Amino acid sequence: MTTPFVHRNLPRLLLQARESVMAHTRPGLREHGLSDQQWRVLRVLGEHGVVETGRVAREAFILGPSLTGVLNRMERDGLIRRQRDAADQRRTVVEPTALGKKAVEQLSRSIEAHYEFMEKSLGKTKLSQLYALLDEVIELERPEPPISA
Amino acid sequence: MTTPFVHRNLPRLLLQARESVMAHTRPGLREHGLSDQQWRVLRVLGEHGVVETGRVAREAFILGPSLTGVLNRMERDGLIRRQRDAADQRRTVVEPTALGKKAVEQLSRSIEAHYEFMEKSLGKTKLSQLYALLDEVIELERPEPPISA
DNA sequence: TTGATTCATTTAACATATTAAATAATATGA
DNA sequence: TCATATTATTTAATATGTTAAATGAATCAA
Repeated sequence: MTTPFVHRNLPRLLLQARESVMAHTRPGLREHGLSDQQWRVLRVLGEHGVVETGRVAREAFILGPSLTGVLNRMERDGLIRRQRDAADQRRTVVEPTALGKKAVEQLSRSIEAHYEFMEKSLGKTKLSQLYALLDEVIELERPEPPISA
Repeated sequence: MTTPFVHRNLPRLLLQARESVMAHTRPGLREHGLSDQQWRVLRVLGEHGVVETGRVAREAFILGPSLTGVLNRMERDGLIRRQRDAADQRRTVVEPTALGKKAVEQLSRSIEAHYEFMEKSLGKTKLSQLYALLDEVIELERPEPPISA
């Protein structure tokens, strides 16, 4: 049996590239006692302030049931606060505590610096090309949006 | 507090792109009762035949302790066989069973077809550019190899 | 207003990820 | 050879991912 694969392994490449970028970011996260997922949540909160958990799940790319545990631990560790939405008791809204905000502020600085490093070493053009290509790949598999009137 | 982020979120883009590609592959895997990780293992075995677990871990991008459980379940499900390396009793070597080989054969076909779809819709050139850019990103964070004589 | 339906989130059960520590076999130097 | 260091893998503990089912609140039709 010879190998039945002729193309590059794209999912693996994407995984490796992601690991490669995160390898640079992770030590900083760990200094703040944050997991990758907790950082994704804090980043969303840093961008929008007070957010309902449904939106956090979408933007942090974390499934609902995972998010429940992540938020429990973040609340336990004093990074966020949760409360039921007064208007719709089904919803929960999340906001960062002072501790959480400080982590966002400090980490966002070093992460932005990392992008500048990448722009210098890879080149701004190539980085933009990469963004565009990834956008296209993502768009490729998006289900048709329902046709609205 | 305005948002402290000015660049695209590269790890998230890479994650989304990976999900986008896998969304196409996953239904096929599930039809064979395979998880993403089990498929990564089978793919390595399909490429090399009999492989020691250390190499499986490296090439399937699965950490040792995770791989232990994955291989246990794959052995339970009749997808692989394991045995101690006679020459070095610390090592374990893995090989696919007939069932495992059949899964590789069938799935590799539909996956290769997916690449051809992507080449058509994205364009062969862009896909190659993407590979190259991902390679560069990966190379960017690689620790210096020790200087050998 | 009731009763069915839809929506947001959580619980449950199992699989995988991650880090540190344990185990077991091999290699190495005194 | 023997004690030690090194290497390969597993165990343990906790966090996260994944799917299906349960819970609880809002909506909507009759």
